[in-house]
Amino acid sequence: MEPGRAEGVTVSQSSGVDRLRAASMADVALLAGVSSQTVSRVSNGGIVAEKTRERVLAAMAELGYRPNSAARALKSGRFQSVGVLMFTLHNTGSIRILDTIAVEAAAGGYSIDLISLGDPTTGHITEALSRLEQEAVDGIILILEAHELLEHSIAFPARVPSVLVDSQSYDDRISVNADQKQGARLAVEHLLDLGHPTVWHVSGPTETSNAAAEREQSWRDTLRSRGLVAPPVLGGNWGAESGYKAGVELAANDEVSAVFCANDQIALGVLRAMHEHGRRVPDDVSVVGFDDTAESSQYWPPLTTVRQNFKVVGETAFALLREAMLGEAVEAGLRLVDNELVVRSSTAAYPGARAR
Amino acid sequence: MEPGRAEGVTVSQSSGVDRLRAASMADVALLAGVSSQTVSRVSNGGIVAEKTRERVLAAMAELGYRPNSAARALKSGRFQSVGVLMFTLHNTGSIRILDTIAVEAAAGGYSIDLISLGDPTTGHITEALSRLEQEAVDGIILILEAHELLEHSIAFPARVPSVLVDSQSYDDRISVNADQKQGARLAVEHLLDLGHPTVWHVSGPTETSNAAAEREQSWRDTLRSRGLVAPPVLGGNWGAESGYKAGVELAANDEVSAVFCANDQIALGVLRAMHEHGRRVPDDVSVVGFDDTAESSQYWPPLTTVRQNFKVVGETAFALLREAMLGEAVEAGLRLVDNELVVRSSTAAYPGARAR
DNA sequence: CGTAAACATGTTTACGTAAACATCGTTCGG
DNA sequence: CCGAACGATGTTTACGTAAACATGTTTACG
Repeated sequence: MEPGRAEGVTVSQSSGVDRLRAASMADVALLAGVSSQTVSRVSNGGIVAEKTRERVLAAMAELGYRPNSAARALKSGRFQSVGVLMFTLHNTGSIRILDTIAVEAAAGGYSIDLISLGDPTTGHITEALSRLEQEAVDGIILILEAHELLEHSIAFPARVPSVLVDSQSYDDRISVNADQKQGARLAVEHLLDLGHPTVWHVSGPTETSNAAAEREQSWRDTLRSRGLVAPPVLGGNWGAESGYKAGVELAANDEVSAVFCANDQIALGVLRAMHEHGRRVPDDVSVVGFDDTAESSQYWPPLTTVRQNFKVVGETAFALLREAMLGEAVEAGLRLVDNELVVRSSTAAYPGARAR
Repeated sequence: MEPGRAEGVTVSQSSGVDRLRAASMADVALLAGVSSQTVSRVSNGGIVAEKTRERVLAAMAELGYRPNSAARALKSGRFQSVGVLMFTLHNTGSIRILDTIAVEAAAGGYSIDLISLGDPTTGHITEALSRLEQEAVDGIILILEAHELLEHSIAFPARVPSVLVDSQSYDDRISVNADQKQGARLAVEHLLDLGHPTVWHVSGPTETSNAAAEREQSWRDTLRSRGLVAPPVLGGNWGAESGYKAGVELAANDEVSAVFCANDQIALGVLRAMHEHGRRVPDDVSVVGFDDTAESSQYWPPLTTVRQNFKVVGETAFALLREAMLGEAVEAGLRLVDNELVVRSSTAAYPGARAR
C-alpha cells in the first residue's frame, strides 16, 4: 500500500500494520497547513479567505475527503435523514408516494431511511418506530395507507416529529391523504349521470383499510343522496383475483349495469369476468376503477378510473414534515387532496331494457 | 415542562430555559449509580452482575434511553446501514427486489438508505454514490435494472463494498440478476413447441436496458437454433402503451401467430390491440409476457409469462453484500438466477392454415 | 493618525459511545 | 493459606466535527 495516495491516509498502528482510513478534517488541515476549524469553515461555507479556501479545497480533493456524517450528526444533533415507514411495497399508491418523497427529500438534502413491515400489527409498528427513533432520523413519515387496526395505540416517538399518510384523521396528528370520499363520489356520480339505475360496488378490505371503508361509505352515501339504496357489496382485498371472483357473480346478474371497483386491480379482475361471461364492456356493463395505475389505460377496454394525485400527497407530506423538523408549529389534522376522474372507454350510457 | 419525567432529562442552559434532551448513557449511569461504561456494557451485552444489570435496565426504562446511533457509528466506524440506489420506482422488478432487500436488511439489523434517481445519467449516478459514501452506509446495492449507459464509467466508492443488480456482468464487480437469456429462451421455446412457425417480438428499450437487449438477443438466438430467422422487431420502451402500438401493427399482419413480449405491461398493450382488431387470443394469436406481475394472472386472457424470481435475486444480493461488509473476500462476477415459465391461457397450439 | 469594527484564522471544548487499561475483591488450586 | 486467575466495575481516552471563544491582522472613518 502506497503512502500518500489519493484515496485516504495511511495510519501506523501498534501492530506495525498500515491501514487505510478515510481522511478526516485533521488530515486535510495538515496537508493544507491550516487548522481543522478552517477546514470545517470551508466545508460549511463559512468565512474563509479565497486563497485559503482554494488551498483547502485542493487538499480535500487530493485526499478524497468526505465529511463524516456520524460525527456531524453527533455534534449537531441533526441527521439530515427522514424515516419512512411503510407496510408492504406491493401497493401502487404507497410506492408512488414513496417515490415523490424520495425526490423531495433528496432535493432538500435529506436522505431516506426506509422500513417496510411485512406484518402490520400494532406491536410491529411501535417496534419499528422505536427502531427509527434510535436510528438516525429527524422526522418520520408513516404511510399507513390502508391499515386501520392501530389508531391511537401506536406509541409515537416523542422527540421526533411525524406525519401520517392515511385516510383517517387522528385529530392530534399531522396527516395527509387523497380524499377517498370525494373520489368515490366522482366515480358513482359519473355512472349515475350516464343513466344507470344504480351502481354496484366491489370493495377493498374494509376491515383493515380506511381507504376501502371510505370508498364504500361514500358509494353508499352518494347513492342515498340520489334516493337509491345500495345493492349488496362484494369484494375482499385489493387483489385482481378478488375482483375476478366478485366479477363472476356480477356477470351472472343481468341487473348489473354499472360497477364501481375499489381499485384498478379489482376492476381488471371484474373486466376479465365480464369477458368470460360474454358481457360486453361498456355496452352491457360499465366499470370504473380507482387509482389510475400506469396500466389501466391499456386494459381492455381502457379503464375509466379515479386518478389519485399521489404526487401532491407526497409533496404535502414532506413539506409538512420539513416544517415540523425545523421546529415550526404545524397544526394537527388531516389535509385532503382532491382526485380527478379520468374517463376512458369502460363506461357508457345505460343500455336500458334493450340489452336484456 | 416537568423535570424528571419519564421521557428525557431536563437541562439547564445559560439562557435559563429548560430544554428536553434525549437521555444519554451518563444520565442512565447517574440514575443507576454506576459508571457510564457499565451502562455501555449492559447495552451491548457485556459482562455485568445480574443485580447491576437490572438496576441499569430499570434506569434505562425510566429515562426512555435509546443509544445514540451517531455516537455509536462515530466510535465504531460502522453504521448498520445499507444504501440502495435505484432509478425510478416505477419498475415492478426493482420494487420487488427493494422489498426483499428491505426485509433482509431489517432481519440482519441494518437499515436502508434509499436513493432514487429520476434521471439516470452517469453523472447523477456518480454524484449519488458519492452522496451515499458521505452518508452513513456500510455497503451499497445498485439496482441498475435496465440501464446500460454507464458501464465502467461509474466512480464506485473505494471504501464501501457494493453489489450490482444488473444483467450485465462487470467482471470486476459483484453482481446478481435473473437470467434474462434463459427466461427469454423459455418463452420462445414454449411458443415454438406449440407448433408456431415463428415467434415475433416486442422489445423493451434495448438502447438503455441490458435486460431488454438480452431478451431480444436470446429470442433471436433461440429462433436461430431452430433454424429460423427472426422477423422484424417492434417496440420501444417498457410501457403498456408501446406494447399497444406494436400490437396494432402485429394485429394487422395475418402471418403473426405468436408474440413474445419483453414484459407483462407490453403484453397487456398487445392484448388490447388484438382485441380491438378482433384477433382472438389465444385462438388466433398466442402471447407471452415477462415478469409475472401481480395482475398478469387476471389479464384477459390470463397471461402466460416468465416469472422472475425477484426474491432470490434480492436475497442473494443482500447476502453477498453482507459478506463483503464483514470483510470477507467476495468473488467478482455475475450470479444468475433462473426463471420459470408460467403457462396460463394466452398461449395455444398453432391454428395452422385453418385460421386464415 | 488612532481606534474601533470587520475580517481571517487558531484553540478549546463537548457531543455520546466503547475500546483499552486500571483497580479491587473473590475464588480456587496447589 | 498464599498467589494467581478471574469477575465486576471504574477511569481515561479517542472517534470527527463544529460551536464558542480567543487572537491577530487588516480596513475604515472621524
